[in-house]
Amino acid sequence: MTLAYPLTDDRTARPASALTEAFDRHGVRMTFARNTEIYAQDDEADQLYQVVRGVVRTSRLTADGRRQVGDFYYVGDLFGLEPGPDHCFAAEALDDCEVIAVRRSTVRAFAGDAALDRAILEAQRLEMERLQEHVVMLGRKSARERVASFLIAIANRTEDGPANLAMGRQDMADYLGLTIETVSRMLTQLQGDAIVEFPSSRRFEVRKWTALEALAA
Amino acid sequence: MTLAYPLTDDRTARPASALTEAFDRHGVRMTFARNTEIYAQDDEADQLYQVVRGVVRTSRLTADGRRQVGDFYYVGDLFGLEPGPDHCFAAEALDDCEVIAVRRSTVRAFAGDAALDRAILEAQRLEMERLQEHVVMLGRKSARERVASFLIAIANRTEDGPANLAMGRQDMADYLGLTIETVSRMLTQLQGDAIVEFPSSRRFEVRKWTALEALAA
DNA sequence: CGGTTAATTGAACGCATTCAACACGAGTGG
DNA sequence: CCACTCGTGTTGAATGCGTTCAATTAACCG
Repeated sequence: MTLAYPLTDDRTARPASALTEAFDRHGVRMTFARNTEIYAQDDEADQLYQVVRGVVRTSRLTADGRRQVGDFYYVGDLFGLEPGPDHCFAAEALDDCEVIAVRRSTVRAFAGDAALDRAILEAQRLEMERLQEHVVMLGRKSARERVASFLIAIANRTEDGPANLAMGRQDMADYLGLTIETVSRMLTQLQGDAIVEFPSSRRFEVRKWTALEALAA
Repeated sequence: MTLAYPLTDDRTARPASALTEAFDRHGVRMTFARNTEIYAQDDEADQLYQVVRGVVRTSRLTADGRRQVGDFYYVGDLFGLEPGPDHCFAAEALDDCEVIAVRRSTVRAFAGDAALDRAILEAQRLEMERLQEHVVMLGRKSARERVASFLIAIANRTEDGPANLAMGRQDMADYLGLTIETVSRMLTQLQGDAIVEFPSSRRFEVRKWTALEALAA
């Protein structure tokens, strides 16, 4: 299977690298094809993961089929850390991707590995902050504000040059609590106002940062 | 100042009591009047709290004045634990209430106090689960579903007999990402269908559990 | 009793959804 | 090279859910 949309892997060699070493020391590398499941909703949460290549998304399905995307995890990010005994959200490979999995018991056993400890704490912090931000967005922001906020968040993860949203419109919509049509319309508007530019449907560049930030509320 | 809506304090003497002892051992008791601030948004997060009496709400204000309520904390609950250096949400007393505050440094120093450790871990788990649940609700549920879910959650915290939502409609609305009018309408509907009963505007009893759970989606 | 705040109800509006049609790109095979 | 298909994204028109604005009722407190 070939990658439809190659990732900008220029983020690979960041502070993540030191952490990756720590993970490699205690964990095992695994690869997942596009749209395959890394762990399921209600699976036992006994592993912790770091993304080495590709992008991972967490999501949850309600009984009647509605989907809410929890978050997206890029190269270097840690995911799968839920304090509970099992996962509330499933994790799926958005691209073909590679991750390192570490057992929780291993993490506990090697407690004291300073790099690992710090990273996990930091990841936990990030996780909660993003959840809180997500709540505010879904609870109190308009469609335009949500899309603007999302583009800013994605662009900030990218060094510079055109940013790459690795996901399709459906994933964006399910993250933002909107429909694909609404997302598409908002993107068209932002392009019409020359605030962002989309050379292709998944690549974009911010043209007017202050305007975009103003719209994000 | 008198309590407008006396709380059902029959929850005080639950598993919380053992934990309260642990908290008392290391912390200090404080009281807050209705609608006063316990800590502010962006305050340094150096303390951890347990509710002893009353109800606490966390909330966040956006630049243009929109408010999102994070959660409500009842007797026995722990709040204020955010992994980051400072708080993203403010905490306010909903009622006149009493809390025990423990410094983070104290928590670390006494690490090993099994009761405390377990309680904090458990609180962290609950916190994250509720955040995730909140995200799903705000992202993918209708107004009726949100209100139904909320009533279920509140009723489940109450032993039995009529449950007490200690907060007003505005607080509910800001938690559910709705307006007070919509909340009011949904409540009227639920009463019309004889699914819940409101003897007073803040006291209610569930009459048809299965129907209510079906509506919560 | 009034006076004040909270909650409910009604009517009109608007934002996002729904349903449907169309456009675009990539891959396939004639 | 073109026709065809399939998946994905965009656009349009109509509907509807929740909001907004405004008025009324209820609850609490002096």
